[in-house]
Amino acid sequence: MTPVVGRGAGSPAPRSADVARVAGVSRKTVSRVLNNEPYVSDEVRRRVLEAAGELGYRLNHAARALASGRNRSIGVVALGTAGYGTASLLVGIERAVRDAGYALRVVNTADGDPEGIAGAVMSLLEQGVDGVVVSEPIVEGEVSVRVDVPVLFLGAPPAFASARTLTVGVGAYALARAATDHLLDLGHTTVHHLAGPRQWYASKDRIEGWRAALAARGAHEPPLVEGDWSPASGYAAGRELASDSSVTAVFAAGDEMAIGLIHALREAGRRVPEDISVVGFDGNPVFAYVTPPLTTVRQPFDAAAQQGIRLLVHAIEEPETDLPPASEPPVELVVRGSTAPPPSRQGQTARPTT
Amino acid sequence: MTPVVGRGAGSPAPRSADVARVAGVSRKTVSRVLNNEPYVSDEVRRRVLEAAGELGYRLNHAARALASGRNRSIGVVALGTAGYGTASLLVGIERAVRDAGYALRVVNTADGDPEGIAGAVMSLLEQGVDGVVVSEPIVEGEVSVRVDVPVLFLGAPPAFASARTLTVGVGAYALARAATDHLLDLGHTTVHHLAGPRQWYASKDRIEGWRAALAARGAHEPPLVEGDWSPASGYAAGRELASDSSVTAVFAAGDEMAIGLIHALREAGRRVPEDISVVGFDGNPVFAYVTPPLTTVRQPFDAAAQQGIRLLVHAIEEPETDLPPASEPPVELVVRGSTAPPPSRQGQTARPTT
DNA sequence: TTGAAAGCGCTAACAC
DNA sequence: GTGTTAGCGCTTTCAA
Repeated sequence: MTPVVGRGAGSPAPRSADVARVAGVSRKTVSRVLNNEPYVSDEVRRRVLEAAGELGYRLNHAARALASGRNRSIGVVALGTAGYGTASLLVGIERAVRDAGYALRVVNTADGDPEGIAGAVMSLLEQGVDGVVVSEPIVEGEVSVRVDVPVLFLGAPPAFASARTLTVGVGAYALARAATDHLLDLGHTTVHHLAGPRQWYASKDRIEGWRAALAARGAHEPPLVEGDWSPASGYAAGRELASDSSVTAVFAAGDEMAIGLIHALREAGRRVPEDISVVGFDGNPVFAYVTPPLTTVRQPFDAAAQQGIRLLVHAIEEPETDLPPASEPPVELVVRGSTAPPPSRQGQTARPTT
Repeated sequence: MTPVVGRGAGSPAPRSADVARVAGVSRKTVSRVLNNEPYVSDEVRRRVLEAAGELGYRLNHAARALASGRNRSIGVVALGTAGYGTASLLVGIERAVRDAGYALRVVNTADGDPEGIAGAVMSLLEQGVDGVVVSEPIVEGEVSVRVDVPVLFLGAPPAFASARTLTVGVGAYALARAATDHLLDLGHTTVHHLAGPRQWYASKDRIEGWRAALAARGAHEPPLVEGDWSPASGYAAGRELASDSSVTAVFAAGDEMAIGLIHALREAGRRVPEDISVVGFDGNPVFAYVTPPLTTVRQPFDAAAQQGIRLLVHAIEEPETDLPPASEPPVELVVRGSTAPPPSRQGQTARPTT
């Protein structure tokens, strides 16, 4: 066993008064040192730190929060599913929050009912968070909570009233356009879209980007197919689409749906990408290793989380001054093996964008 | 816009004293009602609840924690990666913690250095959590922190000293055995193992299960190949293994590594499962839709999280009484298309287990 | 069944 | 630079 640091379970936890006594200073001075406040001599600072170390002193956040009214904690309403996207975003958020010197409280909502979001926010507020993050996957639906701390909506427009509301997108619209344009550039007459559930903001952005890309080329807009993000729903959509011989290109709103889709297509005897091209959405690296490797667009989860938290912390700490509007992260198209020119133009050169 | 509930930003937040005044009772009585304590008449209880509702009162957790010494919160040390496994476990933990009426604080550690774990636990302790969960993916290495709250190790043996230590496994050993046995049952002479990083407990359990299965059949134990959980590392291992014509079966310690592995194998002209069978580990449903569909074992993330949190909460709330030891969850082998009898026995019936 | 007073451990405001 | 005093909003005695 390793030598352990810290007091045994017997003696009571040391308080700041104990540190003060040992260091021969007042409680306030200890507080100053612990909070990195100015106007403390280096000598005293050193003594206090040493005393704290000796005693195994640990600051009591609850007491600090009560006295100061600030918690240095941020709450996040996440989605109760374990997808690559959600998880990546959460990891990014955690990192950014930690780097900013805040603690993270997490509450999940079941597959995004508005009730759940309201309840989740309430519970976060009770916990005294200084700010709230509502992460991308959020349903449409009005929520009746009024919160008095800043709220960051990551990847979705504000869903409820708040004193200060921030929004940071992941650039889904531009990504969807890029995905669709890629297919169009390859020479496909039009592109079908396998969308996420209608109620999700995440779906809407992608639909709009797809639609805009089509419109810009004067391409016909085929009817939308709707999935629920799961590979199974992609598979179901694929069975449907496979029977329509006019389909040569599909843009799926999620990598996993794209995988299910491709599977159904191939089962039905349609080759990918020779007969039908498929583009996914997310950028999970594992799909570079399936057959065919999936062409996709990469969502800038980390960049979005970082930027969003920076804004949120700014709103918490300096409510007065404004921060410049968030810059959209670059669009990243990852071309792999699931896309090719349509059968009619096989072997020809792709038509370049203007 | 929807009608909003709650006070505006103008007036100060109501305190329990305000509720007491409106309800015409003492502060202590309000406290009793809010904590569901006995000895309050139904009439008074109703009045208090009504007053709280009217005022939009929200209990202050920091004050409660300070006064009572209990936080009703649990901290989890998670891994800073966004894999399916980690994310599933975290979601399961969140749900279980929430169901138990606790709040969740999350701290990630960078790819699992002991320093990071110690720091993460410290920061959780400062936040005043009543219990800590160190989730499965944890490195070997002694950590010198002494904590005075119960600690749950999910999927790994204790990594440091604590007043009360709990351990709940995900049954990785049994799952690894089942995966290996499945391959052996199919008639393979032996099974290669693509392991996770040596320092991870998660890797060790799987290695031991694999080893035990081999030993039980008197099968030769081929040298271990080591990856880092990533599909890229699986791919690298696959290129290596493909050149060895004696390899007919591989058990990979993670689904993603298995996918990379299969890709390399097929690129090298080895068919899966005809020439080489591959079994993964985790159970991510999306891999049912790749070619070939991946045979794998499902990790019981939810069950483990639920059971673990139940134990932890018990340890927090009733330190005296013991809970019966946790029961191992059932082993679930998901047989899909990536496994078959070895080339030499193709077309024959698989040898059944005793 | 209810209430009054005394803190929980820290920071804020002001003095020195 | 440093110390003093007074709470933050709740729960805990203990008394009624």
